[in-house]
Amino acid sequence: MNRANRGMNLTQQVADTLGNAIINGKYGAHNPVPSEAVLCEQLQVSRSAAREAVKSLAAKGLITSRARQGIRVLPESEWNLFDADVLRWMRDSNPSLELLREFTELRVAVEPEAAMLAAQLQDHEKITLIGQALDRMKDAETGLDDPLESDIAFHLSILNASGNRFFMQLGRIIDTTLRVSIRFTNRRTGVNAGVHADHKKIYDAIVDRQPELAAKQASNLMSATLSTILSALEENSSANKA
Amino acid sequence: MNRANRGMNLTQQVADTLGNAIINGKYGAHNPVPSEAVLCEQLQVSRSAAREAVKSLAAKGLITSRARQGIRVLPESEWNLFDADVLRWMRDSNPSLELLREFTELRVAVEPEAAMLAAQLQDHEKITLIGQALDRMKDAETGLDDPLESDIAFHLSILNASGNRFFMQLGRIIDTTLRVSIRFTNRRTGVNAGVHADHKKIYDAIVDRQPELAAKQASNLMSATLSTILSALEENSSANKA
DNA sequence: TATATAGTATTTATATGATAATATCGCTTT
DNA sequence: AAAGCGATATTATCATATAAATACTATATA
Repeated sequence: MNRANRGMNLTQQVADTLGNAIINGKYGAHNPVPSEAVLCEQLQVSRSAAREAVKSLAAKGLITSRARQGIRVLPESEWNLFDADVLRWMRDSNPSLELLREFTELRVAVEPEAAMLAAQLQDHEKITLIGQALDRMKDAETGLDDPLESDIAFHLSILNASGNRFFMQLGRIIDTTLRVSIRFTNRRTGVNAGVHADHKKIYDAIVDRQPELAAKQASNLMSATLSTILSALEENSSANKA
Repeated sequence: MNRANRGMNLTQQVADTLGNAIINGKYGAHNPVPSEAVLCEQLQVSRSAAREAVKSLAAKGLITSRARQGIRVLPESEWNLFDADVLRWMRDSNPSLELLREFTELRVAVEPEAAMLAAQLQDHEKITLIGQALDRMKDAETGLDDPLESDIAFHLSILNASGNRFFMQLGRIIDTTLRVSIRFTNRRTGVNAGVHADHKKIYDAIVDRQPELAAKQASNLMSATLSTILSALEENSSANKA
């Protein structure tokens, strides 16, 4: 089962194993998932554990499980991309630029709106947290803090300051994927002083109660990120043609 | 258990019953959810059914379930608003304008971006579907089609034409909530000829390959919707003060 | 009195076996 | 060839038992 076993209970371990296998394409239309009974034998767990794992994956949209039909892998369009596990499995097993692009398109839409709402709402407590994340980014420039974690903290703090529950929840998913995205973007463009400065523009606009400007600054930042990804995709496709 | 029983299996019925009860506030910090054993008795189901329902609700972020601790209701901030069930329960039990506002803020962010991508991608098959939904909206003006369903179909078809998997998946959630939102907005502003015309502007921009314009038109439409909700919220709060 | 420690009880986690419901397949009948 | 029917495999549900985790309690110790 290749269990990582880090605090996960048996059901979660089984779900993790199966989920990874499905997303890797080990099971699919032509290679159906074995029946519950067979799964128990293969993974050496009880039916309870196997069943609960199967239910879990069904809830995530990966499979259906019906009597006499067995366990069927659903088409990828049914997979719930807003589930942190699904996203993590996809991220790890199939780290495609394509998924990263689509994800960034979502951020292009969401983050400027969140910055705008934060500037309108003026929740000082939460705006303070944005400032603290920004300070961490500055420290990261001189190696005093982690550039990845501080960058993530900044973006999440803006979503949290929006006061919008949907945006806040997107934060969790964004967290999962940012850990790949930022690493990728920084590798391509280099971590330089500009990063902190660009983020500061957003923070300043929020503090100055300028919603439109905050949205604009966030939009600029996200567009730049998207451009980086798009040009990488261009390179890949031209490389494939050659 | 008050089971609707419409095609749902036992586990789903239990989850539905419990989910509704939790969101209605029947269980909470001071009224913890009974232990699995008690739930079995109360709902007259086996331990398996109760357990799988509990697992399901835990996956949705409503509860945690740990040994000796029992089943605890999590704070509302943990509830997964991107789960169709959770959203439906909240919508039905607590149809607050506040939630509708936050949801519309999400749409304000997402739908213009989706329209822009649709105009860029030019997937003719999917753009045709937008046109068909628009035709249905026109029919709805003369009573030949359902205004609610056609309106929903239009917005979903744009998300689908974006080619972005995250936007497409948001469609499902939007579907759930639009069934309240559109009814509310139409009740306030009246269903008039302007509705079809405003939607057509988006469609035309997509067909004409004008991404910026498509985004702008979608933004106008969504902003108007949000304004309607915001003014209703104003009225409520001033009515409460009086 | 305060704090640490071991023990106890409660609850979920996992395992096992049995029965019910149901979708699929093949056979029969018309 | 189509429709109906029964056999069969598989999940759904139930029932029960044991293990593991953990909050609470009582006791001992400083």
